[in-house]
Amino acid sequence: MPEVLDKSGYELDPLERQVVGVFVDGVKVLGLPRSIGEIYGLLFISQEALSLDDFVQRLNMSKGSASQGIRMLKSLGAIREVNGNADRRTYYEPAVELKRLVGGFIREQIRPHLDSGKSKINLLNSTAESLDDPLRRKFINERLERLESWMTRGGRVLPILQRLLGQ
Amino acid sequence: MPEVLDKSGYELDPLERQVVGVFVDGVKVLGLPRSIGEIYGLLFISQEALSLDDFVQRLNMSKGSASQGIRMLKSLGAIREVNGNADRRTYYEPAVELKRLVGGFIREQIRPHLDSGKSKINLLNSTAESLDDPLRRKFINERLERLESWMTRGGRVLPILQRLLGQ
DNA sequence: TCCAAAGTTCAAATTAGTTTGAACTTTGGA
DNA sequence: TCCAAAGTTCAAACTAATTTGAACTTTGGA
Repeated sequence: MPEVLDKSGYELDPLERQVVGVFVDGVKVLGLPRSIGEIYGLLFISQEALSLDDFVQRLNMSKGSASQGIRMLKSLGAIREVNGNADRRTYYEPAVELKRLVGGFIREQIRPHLDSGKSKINLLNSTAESLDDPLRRKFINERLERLESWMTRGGRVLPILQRLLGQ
Repeated sequence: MPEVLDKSGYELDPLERQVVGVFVDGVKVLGLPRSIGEIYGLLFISQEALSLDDFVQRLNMSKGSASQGIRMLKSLGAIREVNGNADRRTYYEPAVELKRLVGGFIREQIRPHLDSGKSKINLLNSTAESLDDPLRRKFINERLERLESWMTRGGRVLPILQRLLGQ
């Protein structure tokens, strides 16, 4: 047990632990790794911006995880760099507007899947063309149309969703 | 290589394989296991209702997986039992209305997390009460209120989402 | 009533996904 | 220019999640 701690303390206090836990569970639901929830959660209840080193020390995670977690959170638009610091490391603060968080998630995690799904359906349409049995082909075409309509409707709903969650 | 196949065939044909692949990817995005996508996908391009044995044979999966997959798909309202069959096994057909599928997913996979999240936040509110520093307490309370508002908005958006995807 | 077929259960095996850590690259200040 | 601190990369280690399969329970018909 260390006798001297730096002013931020290494261990999380009970409140911090609880909040981090909430975010860890939250990101799991979204299919994101625990480290993402830990980093974002710690930022969410911190009053000061934090650096990679803070995540490593206070969350007991490797530099590798912290680095990858920061990269993903940046790409999601869930954290932003804070400039004008004394030392040379990069500090981060959380984006706390739901609209922005949802927007980033849609852009990075949902849109790409919808897009790749659309191209797979195009492929399927050609495969279906070469079916011999016309009744089978009719059935398959109906199903593929339905699948396409699911994707189309999904794509249309996303911006509405984002708008509804905004403000 | 077997010389004689039963009339349904053991292997999937190329079209079936492609469709199953689309659904496997699809359910992965939703955080559901691959077997769910395989079963639902096969049902989706099948013109006849299928039984557990069909899933086992045509998808090369264990009875255990098929059984568990069927249970989950039923709980999601994504498949339904078809009655009036010659033999004594249970046959299934897919629900293909997006509204129903989305509704089941929300009910089974999203609502429970929102609910448990709400109760965790209540716990957090009590923890925050016991903070000594009033400035810290003020900050934490603001953040917890924000977290609560995220959940509230999420809960409100779900039925709208379902309605928008309906018909 | 009995039994074989159908379906379920769950611990162990497997597979998929995440984290680590050591080697590497980049960067800002002396 | 140089170098130590900062940050990145990615193969290997680890952890979490899914699937298997064998033992079990249930069920419908002879």
